[in-house]
Amino acid sequence: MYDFKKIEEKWRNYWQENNTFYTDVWDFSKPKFYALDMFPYPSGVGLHAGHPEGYTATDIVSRMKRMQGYNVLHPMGYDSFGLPAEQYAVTTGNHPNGFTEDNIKIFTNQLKLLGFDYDWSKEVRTSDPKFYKWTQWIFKKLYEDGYAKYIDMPVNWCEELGTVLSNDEVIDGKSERGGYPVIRKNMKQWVIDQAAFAEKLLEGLEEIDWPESTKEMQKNWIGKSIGAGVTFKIKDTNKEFKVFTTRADTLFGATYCVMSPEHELVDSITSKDKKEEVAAYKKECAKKSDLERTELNKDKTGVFIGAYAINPVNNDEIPIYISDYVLATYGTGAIMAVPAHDDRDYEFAVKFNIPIIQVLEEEIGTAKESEEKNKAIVAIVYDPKEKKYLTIKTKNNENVLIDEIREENESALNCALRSIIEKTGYTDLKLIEEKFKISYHYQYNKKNYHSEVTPVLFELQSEKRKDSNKENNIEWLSLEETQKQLKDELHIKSLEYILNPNAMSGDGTHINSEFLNDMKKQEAIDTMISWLEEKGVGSRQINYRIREWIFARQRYWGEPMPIVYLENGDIHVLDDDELPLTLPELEDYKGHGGKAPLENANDWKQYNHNGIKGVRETSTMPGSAGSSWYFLRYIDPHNDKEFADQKLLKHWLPVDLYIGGPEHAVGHLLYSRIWNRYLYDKGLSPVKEPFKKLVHQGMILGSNGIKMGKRYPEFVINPTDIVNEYGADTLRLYEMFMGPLEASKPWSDQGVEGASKFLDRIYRLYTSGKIKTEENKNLSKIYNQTVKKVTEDFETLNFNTAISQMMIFINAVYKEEVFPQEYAEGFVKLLNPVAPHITEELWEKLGHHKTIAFEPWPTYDESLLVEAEKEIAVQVNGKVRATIMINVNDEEDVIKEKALQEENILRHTAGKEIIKVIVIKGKIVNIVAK
RNA sequence: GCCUGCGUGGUGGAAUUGGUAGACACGUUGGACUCAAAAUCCAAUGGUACUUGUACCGUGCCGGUUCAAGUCCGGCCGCAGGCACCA
Repeated sequence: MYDFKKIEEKWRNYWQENNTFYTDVWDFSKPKFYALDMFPYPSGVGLHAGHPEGYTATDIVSRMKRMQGYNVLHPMGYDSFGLPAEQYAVTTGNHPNGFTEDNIKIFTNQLKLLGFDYDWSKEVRTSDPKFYKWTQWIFKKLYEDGYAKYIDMPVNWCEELGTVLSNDEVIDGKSERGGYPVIRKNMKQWVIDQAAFAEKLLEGLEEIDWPESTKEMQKNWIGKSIGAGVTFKIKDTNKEFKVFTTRADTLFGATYCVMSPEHELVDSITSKDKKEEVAAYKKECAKKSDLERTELNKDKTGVFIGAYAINPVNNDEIPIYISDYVLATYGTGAIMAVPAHDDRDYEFAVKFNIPIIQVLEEEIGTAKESEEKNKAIVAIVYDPKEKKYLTIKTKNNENVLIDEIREENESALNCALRSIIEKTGYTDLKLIEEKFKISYHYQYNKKNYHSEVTPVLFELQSEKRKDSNKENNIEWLSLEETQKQLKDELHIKSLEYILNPNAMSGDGTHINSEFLNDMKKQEAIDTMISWLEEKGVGSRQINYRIREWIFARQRYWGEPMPIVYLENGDIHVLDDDELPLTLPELEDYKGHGGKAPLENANDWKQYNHNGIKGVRETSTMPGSAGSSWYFLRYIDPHNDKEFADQKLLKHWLPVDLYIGGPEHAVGHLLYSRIWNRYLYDKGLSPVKEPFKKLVHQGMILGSNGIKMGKRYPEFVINPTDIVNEYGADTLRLYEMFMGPLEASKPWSDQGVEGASKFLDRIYRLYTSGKIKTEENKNLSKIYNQTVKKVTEDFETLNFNTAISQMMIFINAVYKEEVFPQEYAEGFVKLLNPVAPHITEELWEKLGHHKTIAFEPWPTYDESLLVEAEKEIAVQVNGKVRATIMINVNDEEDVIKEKALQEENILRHTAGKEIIKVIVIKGKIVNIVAK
């Protein structure tokens, strides 16, 4: 085994002493490449197995780009504000800075052991005042431009952590860290208005090369919905309220309204006799934490408040309810409810016995000219004892449900009963429900009909029958059998309606809707909105789900807010020359009674500047503040005049490749886009989108296939152990060879062995004396193929297949006596990005005295990739029966002839007629024979 | 429930744009070297059958398009991640 310890240490020192990877950011003579890793939080436990994966990927690309002549920026730093350091401070009474620095040292040493080409002179730390000065400065700008605000709002409050949390820090009503319960509470809060950027953020997604799933997540998070605001007057008052709806077309089906319990009008419009009930319900809701609200959402609750709204389209008086299924924080906090066409409203209406008016009919078949109209039913009879459905067997041996055309003035119910008795004889039936009508177009005896069909459900009460000679054609089937047997679309749809306790929320044709009748959904929406605008009772409106980003935490270890509350009640933001506002040392780092720890800093809190007195804000910024812009600072990390020089930003942005875990899909990656977009709008960032290409590395699982973690400590892999046992090159090679970068994949100790063996094999080959300054034609094709494949695969981040190609090449070289110097050098360059230490050593052994890092990337000769002769497959009826050697220039008929002469082909075509011979040049021959 | 992605040997995974499924690696088996072992090198390795060359089967399941489907289309099943009363 080669002495990886000695070699790796030698080259680690070489790179450090020679400043090999220092990037001169002012050198604009070469094209730039900015490769970025998501910087880690320096926790006490050091790197885990997943870190080297993403970091090696960017390292490979940045090393290749450097060799291809780019000026590469590949920096690293630390997201060093955070909870573990805070807890350390609370328990020991020491300032968290020392703890943080110790951890950073451990991290840095581990990262250096792995041989990454980071330019450490560019390192940033979010907890460094020189860095957070500019975090505060950007916040200040956001405040001055009205994007950062101090408002009263409901927040996610976590009692155990003693702080407010943002939505993405709350999972299932529990805190992301620690899993403590989170409740809603009204508090005065510093927030950033994210919704103001919603449209720009959505537009930006169009132009970036990101995983589709991440873009989709951000889209959902932003949650744009286009609809209408509609004003409802309240009966017997001069008050009115507005609702938001995406289904303005269903206004004629609105049979009640719902306000959230927190709606400002509720108290003033509740009727006297309902006051008590309403107050009780409101109290109940206020008590509920978010957890309870989501856990109990199965069952709808609410109360009628005794007031009525006037539906603006038909002046109908409809009752107003309050219910916690309407959220105070979305839209206007009030809705119009259309139970026929909204699942939630349907559930509520059924429970509270509110009328359901259908205003759209689903369409089966297509409308034809001169249709005759009629009404009909589909009757479904269910036997609850046997759990079976009644069907009729037709002459064609098909099972159908009972259908019937209604006579004039006959109700659906009567028609259904009549038909069941006539066709089956059963008489003891109980009506369960009539479901939504279906618009059915059909042809019968060459005439076109348009039928309005009502599905009706009955339960069989007893076996009583009027007439039993129908015995032969009826059949009781289980639900599964019924669904399998039914062929008629109308019957299938009718059964589906009856089975599902849902509203009809799809598209259809309008009914019961005056001027909207016969229109489809979208046309009706547009028509209705125009109508509302004309009458002045509504307008087109867009809503976003994205809320304010709560930008303050009641914690110590974060950026202090540059905010002072003055004696006169004004808010003062610190002047530029007062920044950075640094954290004071404290006696006591614990917040008491939900107060921020900085409340304990009595001297620091008091503000007195040029005779102006006030008290400082004691909350600090959230963890994601610094990480929202750190990638800008790397470009010019020591600048104390501005957050980065504009000329440098212009040259280096956007980030060309950003790799990090998918867990940041909506948090960090959205916040960063917001901050950058804000700076772009102000002319302080040159690009709309900061990260041109984003890739998420998959998780590395334990060898048991389960996520590494505290649950199965025996399966946790520490990368430093692997480096000690096998070397950094082996670890890097193995992690890149495991599988596709984005996939989650289990660790395998034997896989590591394999990677180690491959490097050994290479080392032996290079020290075997086979390398000669001679040619070896046997290797020219495979060498050129390898250069091409590796280059392309590195570019597209398919490292596993690049490595497999390198293995194929080495296997081929082992079979040869002569390994030409030229190829040996080229191969070392190809391998260098993956295994930088051993390749530097081999490069030296090949007679070079300078680092390989800037050597030109190997090129390949396209003409050497194609061979004169090629083996292709010959198929008979799609099955491979032989392979033949062909000349690349062979004409089709030559190939055809060759194929037809093959012994095995003759055997398979014997006695058959050859119908067609398909020859795909250079690929395959397929003979169709019968 | 909705959105996104994924289902290929004993294992991790390859497979161009529809054109010889299983590259490469691990594991296993056999051989060489060795007093022996390790390491290394060589060979075999999807399943079944026999005569060792060939046949049949084979990319979650069912169906379709095509000369040809892991790949495209329709319908299921399963797994992973995300969202979840957003009107």
